[in-house]
Amino acid sequence: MLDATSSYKPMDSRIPVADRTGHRIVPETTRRTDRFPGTRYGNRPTMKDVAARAGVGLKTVSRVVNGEPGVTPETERRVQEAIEALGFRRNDSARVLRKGRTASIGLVLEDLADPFYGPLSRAVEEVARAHGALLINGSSAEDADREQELVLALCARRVDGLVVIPAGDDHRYLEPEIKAGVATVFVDRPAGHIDADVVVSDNFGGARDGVRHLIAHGHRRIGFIGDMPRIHTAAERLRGYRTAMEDAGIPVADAWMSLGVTDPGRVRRAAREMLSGPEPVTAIFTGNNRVTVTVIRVLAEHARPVALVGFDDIELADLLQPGVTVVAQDAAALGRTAAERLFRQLDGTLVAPERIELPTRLITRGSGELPPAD
Amino acid sequence: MLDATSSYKPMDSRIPVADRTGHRIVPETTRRTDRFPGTRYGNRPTMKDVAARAGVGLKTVSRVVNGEPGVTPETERRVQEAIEALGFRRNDSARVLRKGRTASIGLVLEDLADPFYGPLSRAVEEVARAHGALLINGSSAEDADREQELVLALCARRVDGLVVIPAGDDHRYLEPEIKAGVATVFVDRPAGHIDADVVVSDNFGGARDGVRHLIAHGHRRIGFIGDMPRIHTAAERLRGYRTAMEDAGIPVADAWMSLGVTDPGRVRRAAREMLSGPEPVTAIFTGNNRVTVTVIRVLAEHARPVALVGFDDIELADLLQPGVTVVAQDAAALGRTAAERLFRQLDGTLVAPERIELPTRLITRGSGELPPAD
DNA sequence: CCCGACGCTGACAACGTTGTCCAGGCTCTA
DNA sequence: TAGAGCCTGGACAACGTTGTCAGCGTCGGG
Repeated sequence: MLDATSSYKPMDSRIPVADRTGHRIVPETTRRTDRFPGTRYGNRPTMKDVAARAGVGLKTVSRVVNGEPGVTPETERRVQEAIEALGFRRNDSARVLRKGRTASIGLVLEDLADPFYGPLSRAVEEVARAHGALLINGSSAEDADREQELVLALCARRVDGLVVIPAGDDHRYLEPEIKAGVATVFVDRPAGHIDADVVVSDNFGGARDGVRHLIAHGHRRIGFIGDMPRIHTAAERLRGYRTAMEDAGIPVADAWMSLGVTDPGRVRRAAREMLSGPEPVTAIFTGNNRVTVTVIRVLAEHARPVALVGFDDIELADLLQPGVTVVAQDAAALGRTAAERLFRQLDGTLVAPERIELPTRLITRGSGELPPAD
Repeated sequence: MLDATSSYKPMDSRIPVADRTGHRIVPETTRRTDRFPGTRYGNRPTMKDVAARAGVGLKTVSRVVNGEPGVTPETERRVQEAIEALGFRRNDSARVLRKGRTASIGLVLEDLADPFYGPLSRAVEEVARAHGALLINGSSAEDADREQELVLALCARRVDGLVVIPAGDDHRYLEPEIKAGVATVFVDRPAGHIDADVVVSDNFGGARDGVRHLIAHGHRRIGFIGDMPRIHTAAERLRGYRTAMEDAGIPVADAWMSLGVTDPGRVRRAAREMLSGPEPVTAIFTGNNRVTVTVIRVLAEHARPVALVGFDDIELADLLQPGVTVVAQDAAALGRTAAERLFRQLDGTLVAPERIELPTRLITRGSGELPPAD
């Protein structure tokens, strides 16, 4: 058999990120496999084919397809017939090329599988749908290069707008795009070195209130386990923790704070360390949903009861013993607000970039109200 | 100010679904708002601009942008410089038009916010990324028309392939697309009236085993709460339940089965009814994660202990009292398998459509092992 | 009966990119 | 030094669609 392994050969839409400007476009390997030039996979019928079959002009088909006025019912019928017979479907690429708008927006987030981002992207999709746009999304996996790669690939697709949950902290690479008219809104975390719309939760205030809640219930040795401080939300929540402690006149021991990647292994170790030693913490404030879940597991096997307040709500939190007290942010509202702002940018009804902060809500369920046990 | 409310005017990519063939394309309202014909939002630089600025030919720019050989380092430098100076970004629409492949695949699922679909779409995205393709996705909200609308919009975008979690049960509308070369894989549920690749979990076997587990622990009055039986997975799981009961020689009372939408209200009522009356169930098998969560809430306020086995794993299930026994399916594996098959279709290494069934796994945690309490 | 208006249709260019093909200049060898 | 061959660069058409504009027929009014 000759050349049986013809392989999927997409146009390489990935733009390798090499230099700081983000404009280096040369792939490392040169592809010489284009063996079948011009051989498109299926030969789809075009408007020309439809026109020929219906015995009308090209433009008339276009008019029918787009519901433009000025076509006799009889002619329209013939065209519709031809369309159905041939299985014609308009090629939006050509359309976009001609019209300039793609009716699609891009969403770049950290991880589609994270329960926090599900409702968020759902909300973005709803708004997009209401505006007749499709949603293209990608996960950055918390990697700045990958974020840039994705964003630029989306720009190459000429999405009308972008909703970005930043992984990196420098978004100057987006300047030419924004100047070129790509609407852009950052969510959950602010953009870096660039003036753009931002929609975030009140991470600082939420964390502060959560820690205050623990202090109000008599705790003084309170631990904090959070994400890497280079992530803005993590830094803000840490600041909230510190502020609450300071306000209460409680000096914070280094051993009470643990910042880093939030994989279960590290978090588990961090929690155990805080809970042992000469001055164990009597309460823990956790910096996000993943951390909270892991810490709950650690506490479940811990002898003494330990108070817990977590940032982000988690499902079934109310059914655990004790119920988990959390600082909840409204993921759907974040997504909705961002997307609506995006479309207002596209409307032209928006002028100056703005920073919108959504409030958080303390939900008490028991774990945060445990008294200190020493 | 004149005409301040210029509005976002995407090309209307939605294809209204009106007749059964799915080819009716005329929108109901005719749009006459195209006030600024040809006014594209930002005037992005094109290869022509780059070429002019660099003092080279058009094709030379194309070569540089695509890393094709045959350009002097010096020339390449000049071109790169022009690219950066102008903020040029290749227009993929034009590229697609020329090349025929879009390097993007579509994913149509039910609800992005459902924790079951997060890992699934994440897995699809990973595979797509590995093949250099982007992921476009949309939620059908369990509505057949909306599914069709989405799928056809994606086809108009000329996605290379489709991963579909069917909401409807008739997919003949996809025939012309598939014939035209759009790779297609159905996941989680089989396609209707069409011969295509399908990747599903062993819903029947999983449910049967889960119910058997309850029977093995002494239960005879076992309730089943599931989704609408027109959803294939729901029907299969119900069949598993029935088979297990039959095999054990237990006659099933109608009052023990409740099928319908899985909103908390209905499920709560259904559970309460089963638990009251003259012959209350001593165990419940729940048909999916949403149902399980709701039933857990009901059982938490119920006097007698009731055994529970749920389809789909849920987070923190191990930390509840008692831990929740579940029949787990591997959402990520479903997505990965489907996506890989999709790209093998695109490779051409795949010939006949196939049905792949992934096993489920019974995870015992306590709730399924409670003895019947009467 | 003629003329203008209007409704319907189609020819054509343009959108930005890539594949083909050819020209010109260079190097290398005989 | 001439010819062959290679390397580099550019002109041009094509992808499928939509906007523009002009042509044709019909209809009503003067």
